[in-house]
Amino acid sequence: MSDTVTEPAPSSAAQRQSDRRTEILDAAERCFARSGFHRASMQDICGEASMSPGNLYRYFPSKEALIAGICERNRAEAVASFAMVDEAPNFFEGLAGLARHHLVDRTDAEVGLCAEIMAESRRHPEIAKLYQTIEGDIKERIAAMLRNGAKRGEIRSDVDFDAAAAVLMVLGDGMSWRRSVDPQFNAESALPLILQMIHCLLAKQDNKTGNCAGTSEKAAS
Amino acid sequence: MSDTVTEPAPSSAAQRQSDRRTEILDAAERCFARSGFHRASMQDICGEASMSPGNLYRYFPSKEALIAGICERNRAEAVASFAMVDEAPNFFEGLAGLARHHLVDRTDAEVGLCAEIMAESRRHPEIAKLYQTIEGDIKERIAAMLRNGAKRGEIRSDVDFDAAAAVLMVLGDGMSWRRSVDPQFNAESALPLILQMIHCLLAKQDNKTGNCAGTSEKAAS
DNA sequence: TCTATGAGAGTGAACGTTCATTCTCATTTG
DNA sequence: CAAATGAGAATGAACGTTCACTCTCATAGA
Repeated sequence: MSDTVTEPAPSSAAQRQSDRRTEILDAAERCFARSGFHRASMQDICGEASMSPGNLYRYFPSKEALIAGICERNRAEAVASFAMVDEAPNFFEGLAGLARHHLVDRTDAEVGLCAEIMAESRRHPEIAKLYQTIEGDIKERIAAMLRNGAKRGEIRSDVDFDAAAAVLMVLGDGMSWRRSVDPQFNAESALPLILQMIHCLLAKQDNKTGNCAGTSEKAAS
Repeated sequence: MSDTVTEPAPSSAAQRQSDRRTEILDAAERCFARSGFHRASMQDICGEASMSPGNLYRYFPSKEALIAGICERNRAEAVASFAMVDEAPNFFEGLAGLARHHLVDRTDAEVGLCAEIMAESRRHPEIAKLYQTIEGDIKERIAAMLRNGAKRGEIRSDVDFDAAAAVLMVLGDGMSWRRSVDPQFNAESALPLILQMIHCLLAKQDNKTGNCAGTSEKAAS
């Protein structure tokens, strides 16, 4: 706007705006995780962000935009977490790390927030579209990860990679929801069995001895 | 109540009442599946049931009671579906039938309704309690099914049956949510892979040749 | 240096709507 | 007639959103 003259604080304003937005999203995340999307009122979020409604609406045009913003942040974080797979010594350890990170290490609040977004995407078409784009992206990355693992000879190459990616997402969603809904569910102790099943689905059979069952302790790592 | 005298139409009144209740629950199911629990208003449900609000409240004291009623019906249906397992020729075919019935044959509306109930149980403590009771019951039945399969020598007997039951519920929830949330997900084509994984987890290793991967077409049935 | 100006961050009461629930009254049934 | 069954307008609370206004503070003019 006023860039004809010198720029005393050019990014400062934009930075302030961006900081404020993340502060608001943080507050909204806390409220949504605590009470769910429908029961968390804008007043609650305003209180959590120490801000008046009018001012909050200067940063986000609607409640829906808050979820959309949170979705985008989660997407960025999820995408980043795929980097760890490339650093792992082999396919299965990379997958195990990814699974642990997403399904065990996350706090209940984070997992609950994901559940909330999933549930919400069943209602709001806008959210649904955004969510499906993100999930499609993630599924594509998983499939690529599988193809890569096959190319490097670490997993079978005669599987339908897209179908396998879908199955992995089934497992992820299932674990998340069980955590969200069943207080007795222990993700930590379920993970080894899950990894064992995945190993069985994807590992190359070394036709003589290698039965999938034998790898359970390994997979638990 | 009035059983001191003869019973000219003893069940008639109670029967009418009960019929009306199921009609209302049917209507509510349709509305909840279509719009979700929060967006389906009592007015909508009244319209769907061709009934006035005042009258509907004579049969159910609150909106929450409607979900509770639907939960109970679902529980009854789920419990009944376990009967088919006993009629199956062996454990894995019984499990496959159960899985197909719950995860493939169900309509989108039925699956969506389950998703709705799960999401709702995250908010309403009353619903959460009811839901957890039901899920605990189902998990117990699955564990019993596993123990029975082991006793008959059809599956391994050195697995933690409760943990395995939890994993099976993870798979069920995951499939349901993927169906609810991802229009591209095809439960029909994912099921064989799922069953293959389960087979690998539970089948007795016939120490020489039997690798789980070989059973994929069988398990697909 | 001191005041005037203006932009935009921030406020919180108020609005219009939606919704679950209740109240009042009519109709049917036994 | 009395009780059960039904209809539908009314109620009151809660919510997302808006609006008229204030506060803060950097720069411009004197």
